[in-house]
Amino acid sequence: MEERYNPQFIEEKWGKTWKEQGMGAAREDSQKPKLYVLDMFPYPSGSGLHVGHVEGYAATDIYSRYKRMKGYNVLHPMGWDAFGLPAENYAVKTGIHPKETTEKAMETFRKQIQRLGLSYDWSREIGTHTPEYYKWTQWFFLLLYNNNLAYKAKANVNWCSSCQTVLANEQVVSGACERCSTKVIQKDLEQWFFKITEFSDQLVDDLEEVDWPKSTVRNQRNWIGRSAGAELKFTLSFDRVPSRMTGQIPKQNIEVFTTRPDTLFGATYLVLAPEHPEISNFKSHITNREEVELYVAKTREKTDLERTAEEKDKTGVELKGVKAVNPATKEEIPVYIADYVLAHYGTGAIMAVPAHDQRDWAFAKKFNLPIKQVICDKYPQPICPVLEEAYTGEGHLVGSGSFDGMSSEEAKPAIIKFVGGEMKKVTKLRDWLISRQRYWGAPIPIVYDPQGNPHPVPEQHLPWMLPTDVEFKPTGVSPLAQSKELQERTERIFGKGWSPEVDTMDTFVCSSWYYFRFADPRNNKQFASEEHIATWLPVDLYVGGAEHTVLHLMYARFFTKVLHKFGYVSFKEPFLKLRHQGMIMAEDGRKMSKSLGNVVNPDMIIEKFGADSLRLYEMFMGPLADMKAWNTQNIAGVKRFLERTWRLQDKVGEHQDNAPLKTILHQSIKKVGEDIEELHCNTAISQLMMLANEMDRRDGISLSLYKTFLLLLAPFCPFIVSELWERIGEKESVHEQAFPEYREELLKEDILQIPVQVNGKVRDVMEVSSDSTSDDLREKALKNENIQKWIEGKEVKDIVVIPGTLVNIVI
RNA sequence: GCCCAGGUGGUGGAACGGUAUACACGCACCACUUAAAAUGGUGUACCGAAAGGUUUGUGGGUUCGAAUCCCACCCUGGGCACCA
Repeated sequence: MEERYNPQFIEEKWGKTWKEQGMGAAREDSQKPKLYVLDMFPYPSGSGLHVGHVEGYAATDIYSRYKRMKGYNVLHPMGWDAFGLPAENYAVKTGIHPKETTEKAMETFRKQIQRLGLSYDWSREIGTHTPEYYKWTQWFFLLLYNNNLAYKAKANVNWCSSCQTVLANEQVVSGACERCSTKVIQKDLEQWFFKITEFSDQLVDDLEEVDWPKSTVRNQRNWIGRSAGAELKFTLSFDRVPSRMTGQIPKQNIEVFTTRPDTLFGATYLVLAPEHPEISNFKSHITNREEVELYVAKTREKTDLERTAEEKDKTGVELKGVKAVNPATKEEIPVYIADYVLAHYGTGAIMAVPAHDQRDWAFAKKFNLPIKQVICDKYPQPICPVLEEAYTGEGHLVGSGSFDGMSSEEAKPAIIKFVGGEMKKVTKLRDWLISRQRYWGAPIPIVYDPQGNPHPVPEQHLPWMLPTDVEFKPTGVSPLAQSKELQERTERIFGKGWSPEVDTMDTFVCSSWYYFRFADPRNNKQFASEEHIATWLPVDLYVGGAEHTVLHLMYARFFTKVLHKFGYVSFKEPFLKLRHQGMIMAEDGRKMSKSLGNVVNPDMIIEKFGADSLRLYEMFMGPLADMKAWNTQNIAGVKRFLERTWRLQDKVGEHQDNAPLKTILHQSIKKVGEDIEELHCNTAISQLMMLANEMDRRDGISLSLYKTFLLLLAPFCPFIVSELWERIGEKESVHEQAFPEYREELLKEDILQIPVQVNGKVRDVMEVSSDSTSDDLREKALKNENIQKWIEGKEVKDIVVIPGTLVNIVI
């Protein structure tokens, strides 16, 4: 008897060996086909690795190891999304520099990841906070800036007056600051934007080419929210001529966006967003100006959250002295401003059709505006539901002049043509606000001349260094504004009176291109060379949580499209295949959180059970994408399996394996390989358990069968398998062996258990040889005693025989 | 409200038109042991003494045969949400 399975000893031994050998390194000179397997790189938080990280990383590690054994040259890197808020907040509290806490956390993460035996190529490790990295983040900013895809504009942002800082939307919880619960106000600030909307069509259309979870594709589409409609022109007229300058009543046009041009005849008023820019052009014609200004001011104070929190209760103000003409009916209709119309969507103005839009209906009811039905579901009998609620479906037109009787579908283009409108596609997507009034991020490489005009920092001055002479107390201005060094640097390079941009970039910018950097992580001339990009990209498999990926995936896709547009890359989508790992909940079914004290620390599990057990357990929990609850007790099962595996070495010798065992082996080779391809590790593991159980039942097993078993297990539990492999005298690493191939002819069992059904119910199971024909089966089934009992005296109407599977007798 | 995913033993789950409950956890009993741990064995959906019957959220449908496909409803989780 060998000594007992001792994971701690084995894992330390092999961990050391692999570190020395640089296991996992991707080869640049390989003739093998490439494969890029990527995890969403983590934010190195102070609390260390989470068991949720382990799940995704174990899955990609198994996949990577399997693919290496299958003859691929695999790039499987790891790095750090190192800029970010928690480290900076911690610095505000303690005064410890974020760089220090971040790098300490990275160190912890790295150690934890290495303990798990994950085969990352550590020679390619990157951190987004290093000047070598953010130099290229800044280069991307300049690429966008120089191509008119980055611009500065005034924006209405969330502001916490207590923390003296801008908040991201996610940091605003029911209208208040997440940290201090102060009510968040809206503030107009000059902000930098990336023109992601320029790519909205591609961002929708190219989703066709990717192999992603359906729901993720849906979410992307939903977020972009493209809808097709029409822009229609309404002409405003004014009651009163305000100046003596001309005798003419001025005209003004307002464009509205609608997806229902078929309802134009039912447009009984017009609504502009309170922020609509055109209003200032005809302000002087408005007779109730004060009331209007008050409403606009009130709207501006509200956060988006408040505006939507007020549910469907509609507010608004009529612009008195202003009328619009419905271009179809030529009737004069009133004009309102109301905050249910959003300035940033469509044209910021709508034609209100209360009969056929629920929001317009509610507004019309409240303000006593006419509701005119122009669509009915069956022509010519009009339904008349519009007194109770809007009829929002399509149908046939009524009350629409010469268009009466047309279907909505026909009427849409006809009416657009009739009033000279235009087809338009519109999206919900807004440009990406990337300015952050924060310290711990990549500085925006912009300087201002003495007149305040922005200029890009020339490439030769990149990286535009993040200064260190700042304090982390919130003051209402970006921390970089305190830096003497940054100011002096700016004036030294650009001249007296010049000043630096003091905002930093959203960390999502850093993570929008990191997958390129892994291809060529030490390049100091380019973000990555053309050859290296050609060698490795696009990413073949990308794995990460589903929670926060709408934005990350969108931004990363946007960056790739920019690079494509300017000829840096030949592909349009960065991530060909995407899979999510589900969230791992605590044992109590709730989210793991420090405050609930239910967090499972992977280190403790490794100490108690070993890293192989932890990997195996997490993979055995269930389907990768499902949400799962942690259960420490269940680790015993996989640990027992490993102990059984360990003991199998005593059974190896000069043995002949019988046919059933060989069959199970070959079935396992097939199943394990196919399951790993699909990341169905849970079923692959149960197959390996069955195989081990079968082997354990024999008095002895052959060396070759044992070796095949180890090769199948190698991707899942690299430590124990390495040790067992060495113990049978193998010198070369098990992870560099070819994955076993199954033999088709050995998959089939010689003797089969064939169920015989009567009317679909199983009445007996026959043992037959696998080469039995349909006729054999039919005959045998009818002769079967148990079956006789059931069919006696009844007429057999049909016999369905599926060879090798079942017989069903229909009576 | 809209969109997406999903409801299977005491528990995690497997099967995804062909023997429902593989694999594991837990539990019970047995063996080994002075004893315990560890390990191994046997059993374990429900009702029934048995024959047999019932069972994949609920109700219908298609089929020789449905957890699987179709329709309606209920519930859970996720995303979006005044987007004209």
